[in-house]
Amino acid sequence: MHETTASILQALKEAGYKFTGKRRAVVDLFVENRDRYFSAKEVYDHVSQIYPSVSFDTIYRTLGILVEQNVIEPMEFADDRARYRLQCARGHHHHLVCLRCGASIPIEECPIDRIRQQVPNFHIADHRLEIYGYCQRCAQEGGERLERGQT
Amino acid sequence: MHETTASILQALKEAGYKFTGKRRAVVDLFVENRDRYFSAKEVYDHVSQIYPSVSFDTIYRTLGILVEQNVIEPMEFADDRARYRLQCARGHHHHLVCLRCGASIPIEECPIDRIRQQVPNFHIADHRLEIYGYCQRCAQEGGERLERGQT
DNA sequence: TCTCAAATCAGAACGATTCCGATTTGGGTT
DNA sequence: AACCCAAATCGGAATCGTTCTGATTTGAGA
Repeated sequence: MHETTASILQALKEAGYKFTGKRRAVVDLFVENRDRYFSAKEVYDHVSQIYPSVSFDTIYRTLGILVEQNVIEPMEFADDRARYRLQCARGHHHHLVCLRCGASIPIEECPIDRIRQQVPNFHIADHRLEIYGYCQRCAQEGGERLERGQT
Repeated sequence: MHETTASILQALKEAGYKFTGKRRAVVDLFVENRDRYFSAKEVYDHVSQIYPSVSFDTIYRTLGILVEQNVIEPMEFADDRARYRLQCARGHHHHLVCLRCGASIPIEECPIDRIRQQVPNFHIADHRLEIYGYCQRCAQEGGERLERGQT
């Protein structure tokens, strides 16, 4: 979908949003870490390195705009904090999410069609499939028992 | 697993927990609505009809004990409120959850084995599959556009 | 440059959940 | 039936992620 910071900025502009340094900082973070999920706090920490006075309000507002513009996609981890990652180009799919490094690995498999066939009387409106675990690298590096729920 | 309020109370007793009227009220709600999910607030509302002075602390503590004792199982809906329902007897499985009435309908299908085979290098630790929609009855009754996020 | 809606800030507000210190109570023991 | 004490409860404060508010600043088109 969006490949570069520039194309995203262009899209925002066409949608009537202004472009600011803080927004660039947010977009950059996602573009430069294409496969990672970031929590609002992580985004805040990144931006505040460049703009120490940035507020959470600005972070959340920017994230909201980026979600609305399909630049990033939100996902709720099991720890009650929303995370975001750059929207994937391809269509509907799910991810393997590393509990340690936050990497997300897309997978093709989606069980919803099979399930839909099995329950013709239930009108399926939506679904979420989230798969947690450890990527190859993180599984090797000792302390793999971080579990969900850290920064 | 647990079929009656009495058998649940017995299990709690054996685990060293005292039995109180408030706990009975909580257990009753789940037993008498075997297929429904309830939010903490809904449980609170139910109990406070009988014990007007009950506190949220008591509700959450009781829910915690019941989860720990495998009497009820928690599920996070997409609206950021935890819901609970009586633990199903059978093993691992997923549910269709009605966004309108809260009913949950167990299904056999679980895609995790298939996915595990496809990604041998990723150590899958956990997964969540949540399917939202409208049960047959609720789909028929007009206003089916309640979406997620009401009481 | 001028203008003004959009963006930003600091801090208050919010809602679900948890914690805390003080008080009450279930239920086993006399 | 009275005693005891850990468990349970209460009310209210605290926490945490997120959102709102009111005042101030700023991007970018005229």
